Amino acid sequence: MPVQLLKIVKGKFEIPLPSHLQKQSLEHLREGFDHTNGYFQGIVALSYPLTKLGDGTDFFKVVLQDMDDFCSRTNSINVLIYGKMAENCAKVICHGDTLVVAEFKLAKSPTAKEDGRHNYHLEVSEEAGSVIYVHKILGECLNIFFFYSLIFIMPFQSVAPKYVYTSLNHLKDGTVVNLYGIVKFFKPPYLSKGTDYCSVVTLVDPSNVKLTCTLFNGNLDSLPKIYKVGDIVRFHRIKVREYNGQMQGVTSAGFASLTFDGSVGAPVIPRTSSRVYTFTDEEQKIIEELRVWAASNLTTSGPPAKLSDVQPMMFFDLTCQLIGKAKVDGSSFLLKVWDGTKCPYPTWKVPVEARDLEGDKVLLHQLREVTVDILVYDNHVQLAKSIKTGSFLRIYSIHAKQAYAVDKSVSHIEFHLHGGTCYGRGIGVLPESNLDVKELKAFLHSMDLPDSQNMESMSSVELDDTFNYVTDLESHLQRCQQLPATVLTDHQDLKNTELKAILNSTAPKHYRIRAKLRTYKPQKLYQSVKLHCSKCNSLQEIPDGDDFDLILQGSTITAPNPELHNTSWYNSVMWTTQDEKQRKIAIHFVKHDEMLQQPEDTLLMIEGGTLKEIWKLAERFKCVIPVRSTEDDLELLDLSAPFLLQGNVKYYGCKQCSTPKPVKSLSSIAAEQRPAWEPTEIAQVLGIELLQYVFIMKFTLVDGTGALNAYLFDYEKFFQIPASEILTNNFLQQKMQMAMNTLCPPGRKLDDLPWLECFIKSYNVRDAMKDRVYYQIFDTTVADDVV
DNA sequence: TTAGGTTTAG
Repeated sequence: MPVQLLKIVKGKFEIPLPSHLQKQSLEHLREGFDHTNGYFQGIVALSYPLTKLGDGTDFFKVVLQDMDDFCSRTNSINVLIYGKMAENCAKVICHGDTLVVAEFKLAKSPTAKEDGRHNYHLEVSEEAGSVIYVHKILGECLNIFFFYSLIFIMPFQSVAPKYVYTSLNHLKDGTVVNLYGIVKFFKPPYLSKGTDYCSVVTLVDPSNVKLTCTLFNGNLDSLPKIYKVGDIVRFHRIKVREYNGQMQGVTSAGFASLTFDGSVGAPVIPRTSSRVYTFTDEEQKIIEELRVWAASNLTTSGPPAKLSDVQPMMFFDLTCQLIGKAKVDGSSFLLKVWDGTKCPYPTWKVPVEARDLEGDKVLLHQLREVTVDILVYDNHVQLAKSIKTGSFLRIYSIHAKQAYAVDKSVSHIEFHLHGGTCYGRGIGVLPESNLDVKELKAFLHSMDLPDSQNMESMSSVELDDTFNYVTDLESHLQRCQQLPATVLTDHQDLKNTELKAILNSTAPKHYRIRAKLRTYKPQKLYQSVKLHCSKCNSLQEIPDGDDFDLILQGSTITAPNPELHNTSWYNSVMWTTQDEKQRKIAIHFVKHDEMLQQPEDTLLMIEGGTLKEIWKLAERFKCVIPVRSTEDDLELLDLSAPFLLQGNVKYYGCKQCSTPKPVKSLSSIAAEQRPAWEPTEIAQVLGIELLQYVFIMKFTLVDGTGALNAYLFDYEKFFQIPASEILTNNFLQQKMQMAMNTLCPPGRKLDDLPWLECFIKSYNVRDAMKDRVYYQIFDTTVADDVV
């Protein structure tokens, strides 16, 4: 095959190049060297359109850049591709791809003087026996600014699909196949009685057929990194055998796996022991389709249990952090863990010798009320012993056993991880990159405890100093009942007024109050975020992501206008997708001082992009503005779509109050000495009235003399959380939920609620019949140690 | 080779 797609694993080509081929550097590409078995490897820096020569032969030219010699001026070489190979390459090759060119002919480059490239060029064709290998990579590997936007959103494609995947209803005894499946059951890797680790995985796929696979490997990392039921795996080279009348999968030589989170909408990031992967659009699509199928066809287990959800006699999986460990006897071992919540039942403490207990003594003491003892048995002991304190774990199928005192008057819960691997019993160490770990860390961190990594390097005295103000959850809650949970940011000299007196007064007036939060609306906190126009004072819901998608799809009807490309203040690139839609995408990179900036400082405008592509660009670049072409300028899309994306935040304009201007108005910011690309400034020059994200909540406050409803209208001051970021940030959502739980702890009696100190102002609103008095909270913030 | 899903009984 003259053009072949390659994958690089651990820095080497997955399929080795023929052994007779020797890599040649640019300096050796000249007359006098033997190039018979040589190959040149470079990155596609430029490609020209496919053309036909005078005799009708197809011709395709690319410029390859030598990545081993990035500094010298002549570090690129022309590659001239002829005939069928030119046609094939033109279909496949994109900027940023790595090409390996073998069996080439070397000839003097007639254009070397003009283009400044190598004195020789490479000529390749099928007739000459040339071979081109194409390696497609994801963008982060490269630093050539101008191209990486192309690299990571170009659809990847293969000339001939290398792997064929068999669905689970078509498996045949004695074959070795590639397959995809959704994990229905699994045993985390454990040490078998032989020499290897073992993991048992049961898969299901849309054919509704199950397959149990028994996987062995001496290297733990080579087994699939499955963390929960519902994960999706891709197995390559798994052997199919019949066992007890059913098909069974077993590892064969060269077995390899990728594992993906199975939740719809989660990022599609493969987990594997390899460092570098190819990742095709096709694969991404398969994963997304399997996720959708699983969501509607498989039963889900619901949210994972926390210690606060534990009920007697249940078996459950726990995501937690290891705080301490101790040997108990020959067949059992103690793990002390926490997950930031408190078990509602008394739990046992396994007696161990103090000298046998490993872990930070101060921390163990501080967290004593919220850690639980898990006794692990038999085959789990060896793994348990090896885990470092501070690690994040998922312990599968823990038994919460109810045990009674001798006289049966009191009971407590014991946590056992029994011996054996039935029901997937086992322990998995989760990497720091795991989403559940990130969430747990953020949650634990929000409790004002030191980071686990710092903990280990701190002395006990230091540790005591850093957080002796918060010892555990109980005292945290007690503190909230004694001190006000909100504090005033101004007007400290004002005296408190009772609610009854406020209710009997006329508006408008300002008051300082001391009250308790009996209830609040909305209870679902994400419903409290709205968009506010400060000009017309209107409030609106945050538009749905689907609306944005529809507007984007609508905008692709207008093809980018090439006359608007490459102006004095932006550089443009355009290409057509290779799928059946043949979508045209144009990206305009705004320059500063006639130079392109680093991506993190760059504003770009995109035409014809999809939602996914725009998100990816927004992650990488400072600002993204979706636009479309008109005859004489680029223009913004409909204002139901965000007119600007920065990181996670989508900025919208008020439809009523905005008068959009041509996007060339942006060039005035680009010309500034240090363009900061602030949303307010961008909005202003584009004639957009920027909508601001705001929290709107209704607090029902009581103080023993009366009750009144006060509105909270807050951009970020009250919660010390920007309303613009709450919808896309789990950590901030947890932080806000914790703040509300402290202001108004669920299930508490009125006496047990914390006091709030607030400023409120009364104001009149005229409705159909008469003036009504409303109240709004102002100059108040949640106390520092609550958030 | 190992395990080959379906809870310990401490």
